[in-house]
Amino acid sequence: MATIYEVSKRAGVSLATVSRVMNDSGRVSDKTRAKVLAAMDELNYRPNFIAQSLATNRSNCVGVLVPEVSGPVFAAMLEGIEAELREAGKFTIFATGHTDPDKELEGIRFLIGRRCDALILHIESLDDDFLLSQKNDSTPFVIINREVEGLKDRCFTLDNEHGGYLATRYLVDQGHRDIAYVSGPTGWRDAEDRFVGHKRALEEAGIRFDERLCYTGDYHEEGGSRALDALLSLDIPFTAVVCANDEMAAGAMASARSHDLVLPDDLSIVGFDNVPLARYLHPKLSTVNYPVADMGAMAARWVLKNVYNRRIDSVDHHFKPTLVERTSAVAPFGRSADVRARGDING
Amino acid sequence: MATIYEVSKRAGVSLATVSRVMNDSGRVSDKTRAKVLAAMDELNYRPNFIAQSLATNRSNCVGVLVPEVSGPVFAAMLEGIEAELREAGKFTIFATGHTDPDKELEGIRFLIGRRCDALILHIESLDDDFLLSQKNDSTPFVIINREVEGLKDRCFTLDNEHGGYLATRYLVDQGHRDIAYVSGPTGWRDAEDRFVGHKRALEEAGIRFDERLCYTGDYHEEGGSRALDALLSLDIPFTAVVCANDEMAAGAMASARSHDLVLPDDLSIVGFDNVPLARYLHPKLSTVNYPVADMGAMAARWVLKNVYNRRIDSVDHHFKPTLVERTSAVAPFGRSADVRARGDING
DNA sequence: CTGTTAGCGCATTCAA
DNA sequence: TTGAATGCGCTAACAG
Repeated sequence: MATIYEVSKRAGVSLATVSRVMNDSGRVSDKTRAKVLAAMDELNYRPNFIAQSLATNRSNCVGVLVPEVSGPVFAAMLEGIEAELREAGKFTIFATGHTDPDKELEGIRFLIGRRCDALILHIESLDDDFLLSQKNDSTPFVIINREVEGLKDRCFTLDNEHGGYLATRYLVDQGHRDIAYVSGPTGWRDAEDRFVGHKRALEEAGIRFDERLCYTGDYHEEGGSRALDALLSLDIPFTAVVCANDEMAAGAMASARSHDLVLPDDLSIVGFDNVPLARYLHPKLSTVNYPVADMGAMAARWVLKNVYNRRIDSVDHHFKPTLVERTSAVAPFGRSADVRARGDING
Repeated sequence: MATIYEVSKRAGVSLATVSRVMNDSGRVSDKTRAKVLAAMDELNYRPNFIAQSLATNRSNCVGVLVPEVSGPVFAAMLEGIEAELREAGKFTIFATGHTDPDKELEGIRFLIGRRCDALILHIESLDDDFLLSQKNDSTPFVIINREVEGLKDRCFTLDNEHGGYLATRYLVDQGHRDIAYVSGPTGWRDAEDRFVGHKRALEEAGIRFDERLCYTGDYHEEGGSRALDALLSLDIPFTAVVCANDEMAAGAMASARSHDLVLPDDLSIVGFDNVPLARYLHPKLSTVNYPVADMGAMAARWVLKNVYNRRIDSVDHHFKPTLVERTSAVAPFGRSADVRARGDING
């Protein structure tokens, strides 16, 4: 492959001039520019990114740490990030953390060792103190889905509390009063926030919160199934259930059917995340949208702006979930719904 | 960050010696090695991959081109590749081709420009001739999901014909004789192979192939829905349908229900790919497994062996699909199934 | 506007 | 077994 040296020789100019037209830095006369461009073209010259990186001390790579790639939310996040970065000529490399503190740490070290210019992190196990301790390290980073005190300008978060509120409020508006809840794992911030939102919606509607109707799940399908099995065995009547993510909602649906419930008439179900799967379920799952691809893209824009000094208008850090109405939730027992808030529930 | 120069100074040896202990190339006395190691440790030294790459003309990156990341099969493929590569200390960067020849080409150029040491390609639009023309180019590549004459040792393929055969054979074994087929897009090799397998199973069972019962889909949910609408409007009775991928099967299910069919009693459905979604559908989708993560990992091993000269025992190029039995296909009209082949259909 | 020069951090001859 | 010298391809002062 041709090098800058060969181009300069062919164009009859110096290395520096070739470099200048490549990066259009500094003034170059149109005539020499044309000569250089022609030489590049004839030689089919491609700049060597590696050499550029070494000379500028910039790898033009940004590292992304996700728990896993094959989960629907993280795949969407990755896609959002890659699209934004690639348009700017930057590269995305990723590593997986598998919700394990050691692996997350190793992944971060791996990415830093690779001389990433910046990191976009979706961590689940490492704690805030670790993040704070890295704050002044050489590699800048941003965080998706966690708000860390003292690092707020680097955090990109969803208002999970509001999302939890929306889900339950939606059921309340349809006339449900006995609403079960399947939460995410204990100790996960997003899970707890969603749960808090649920309770607020209940309280606002004057419904007494019944702890027995709450089950702690694992964010996986199996957890949703187990949850419904447990809830149903309680003999406490309920007409609806909100699941803290769509996968658990899918599991809950399967379990409900194995208990001979007819969906959605016997039981209304609302999920959270709005992953592609939600549309495929039967009935189609009403859920809360988690705009994770947008959030990934926004994190990428932060990097572009703050690390690569690109001119980016504005960067949003806080995202609002919205309710996506489909067919998995209806009025209880066929009663007509209280529709007072319909149409502006997301407002 | 400390450089090799600082390490050498601290250890009181030359640059070359430090380099030798890093790569353990060449002989170094235990005593000096210990000194160097100690110095590295004290300085918390990490080699600069960029500089190494420039010096060795190896980026230690392998590029992966996928149609998209957020689709379930490609996410799984990426995950399989990344795990294998990372264990070997190599990096994965990816680009998306979106089933568009221009974008695929641009993605490949992007990856090559990034000085990837090798490419793993899942292309859908570029043709064999293009691939052949790249054969002797500087960047070695392998191909997933396509067999190219003259490039066979670089191709990793699934026996799609056999998969199509398995799906239909499974229905035949259960007693179905009127079996519709929803294929992938015309011109896609995997789609056509799967279709050929379907016809072979029919022929083997002495069932006359009826072209009217075949619909050309698009591998998306909508295509599956449209397919079933069209098929049902024909007034030609059929008791089962095989869909050339799971997403179309999901669409078909939805459409069947909107026509008031009870699943699986009124209509048996079999899919293809075995994506995570298949388990969530109701009834749970019986399908043909496409071991795409394994195939990705195997492609990565080929790269490790042939590009990085790692000692890898063997590399398989051909993968066999297997049938995954769930609950979406049953004997027609409740008739008891012909189970003669049960238990060894995959054999 | 253009050319010269000196590194970026490391691997790798070649001598010693 | 070790060290000195050279170059990977490019950018970035500094001169001119």
